[in-house]
Amino acid sequence: MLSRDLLRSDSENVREKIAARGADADLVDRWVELDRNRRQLLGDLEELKRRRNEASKRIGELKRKGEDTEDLIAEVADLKGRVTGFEAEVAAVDGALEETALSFPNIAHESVPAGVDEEANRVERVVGEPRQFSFESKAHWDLGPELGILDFERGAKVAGARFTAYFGAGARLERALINFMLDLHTSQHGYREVQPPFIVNTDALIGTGQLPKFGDDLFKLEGHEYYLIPTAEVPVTNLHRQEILDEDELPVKYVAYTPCFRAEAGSYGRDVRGLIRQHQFNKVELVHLTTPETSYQALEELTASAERVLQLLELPYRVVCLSTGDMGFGAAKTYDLEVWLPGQNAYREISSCSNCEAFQARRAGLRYRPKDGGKPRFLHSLNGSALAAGRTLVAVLENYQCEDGSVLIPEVLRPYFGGLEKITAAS
RNA sequence: GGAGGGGUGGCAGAGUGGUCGAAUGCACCGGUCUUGAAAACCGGCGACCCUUCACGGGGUCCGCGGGUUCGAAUCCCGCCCCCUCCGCCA
Repeated sequence: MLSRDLLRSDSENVREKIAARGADADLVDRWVELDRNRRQLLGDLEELKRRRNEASKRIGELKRKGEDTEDLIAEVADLKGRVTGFEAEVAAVDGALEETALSFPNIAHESVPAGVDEEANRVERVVGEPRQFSFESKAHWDLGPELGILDFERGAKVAGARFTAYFGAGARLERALINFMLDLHTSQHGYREVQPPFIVNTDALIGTGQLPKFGDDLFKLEGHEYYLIPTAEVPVTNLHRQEILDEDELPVKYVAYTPCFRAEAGSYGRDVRGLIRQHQFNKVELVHLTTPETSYQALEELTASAERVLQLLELPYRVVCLSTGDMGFGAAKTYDLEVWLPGQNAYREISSCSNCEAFQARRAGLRYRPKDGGKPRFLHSLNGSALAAGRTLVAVLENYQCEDGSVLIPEVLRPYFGGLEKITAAS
C-alpha cells in the first residue's frame, strides 16, 4: 500500500511511478476521486452523529429528572435513519478505496534502473569465475538421476509434474545446505531463527502483498481460508502484524527455514526440466524489520549475508539490480543473486533480496514507537532468500561435478556429511 | 470433536443499559521536595479517522461481525482466539 499523504499531495508523480511498473495509472485518479468523496461523506455523517449523540445524552438527563422526552426521541429517530443511509454510502466508498489502494504496486527507489523487463537490469558486481571444464559438463537433471539422488519420475508418481524425490546423499545435501545456512546466519550475521507456520490465512497474504492480486500463484486448502506459504516472507513478516514495536527492539532480524509452495500459474513451458521451477522447494529466508532511516543500509547488509553463502560454497555468481519493470509487486528495490550454472551455461536466480520500505508495513500494520516517544511510525520491511536450497543444490551438483560423474562436497558442507568428501553413485 | 470458563487501556483489574474512553493499582513521562537519588505529593499518560496554519473541535474503537434500544463495555445472535477437563493424536 502506498502512503495516503503521498497519493493526496503528489498524485501526478504517483501516476508516473506506477506507470513505470506497468500498472494502470488511471487507478490513481480513481483513488483520489474516491478519497475526496469519502471525506465529504464522512464530514456529513459525523455531523449527523454528533447531533444524534447530543440528543441521546439529553434524553438521559431529562429522563432522570422525569421530564418529557417525546419530541427528542422523535428527532433522534429521524437522525438515525439518515445516519444509516450515510453509513452505507461511506462503507461502499471505503470498500472501493481499499480495493484500489491494494492494487497499487510499490514505487521504485530512485536508484533503481528504469525499464520494462530484465533487459534493463543492472549488473552490480560479478564474483568468482565460471569454472572451465576439461570434459563435457552435465546438467543436474542428468547428474542427479545418474547418481540416484534425484528422482523426477517418482516425484511425479506420488504428486505430479514439478515435484521431486531426493534420495540418499541428495536428501542429505539438501538438509546440509539448510543447516549450513541457518548456522551461518544465526552465528555470524546476528539473525534469530524462527519456525513459522507453513500455512497462513488471508490476512497474512494481504499483509505481504500476495493477495488480492496473485491468488492464482498460491495453493489454497480446499474448504478452508488457508493457503500453503509461497515463501517464509509471508508468515515471518506477519509475525508482528498490528503490533507497535519499541525502537529499542530494532532492527528485528529473523532467519527461517521453510518449504515453499507455488502453483506458478502461467509458468507452464518454462524450466520444465529439473529442479529449477518446482511446486515445492526449500528455502532459508532472511527478514528485517527496521526504521526508514536504516532500511537501505539493511538491504546491503541482508544481500551481503546471502552472498556470504555463495562465497563460502565457492560458487561463482553475480548481483543484479532489478529494473522497475522486473521487480516484484511490493518491492522498492531488489537485488537478485544469480549463480553460475554450467549445465545451462548461464547465471540463474538463486536469491532475491528486497526492501519493501513501508509498503507491507502499511498493509500489515507493522509499526514502531520512536525513542523520543512520538507517534507510532511504519516500519520498513525487507526480505531475501539466503538461499533457495533446491537451486543451491543444483549449483553444487553442476559446479562440483567430476569427469566420472561423481560430485565433490564443498569444504564447508563436509562437517554436515560426517566428513564425506564426494557423492558417488553408491552413496 | 465434546463440556465448562474467559477475552476491557503497556500490564493487572473494576465496571451488567445513560453523566464510561472507561475506577483503582502498577509501569511510564513531567513537576515539587532533595546536594543527588529514593520515598512522598501534584499533574500527565491509548489508537485510528475527519477537520484546523495552529490552539482546538468532531467521529470511531471495551476480541470480531451483526442485532435490539432514543442510548450498549453492559442485553441478543453468529464467529474467532485463549484457558481447564475429556476424546483423538506426532
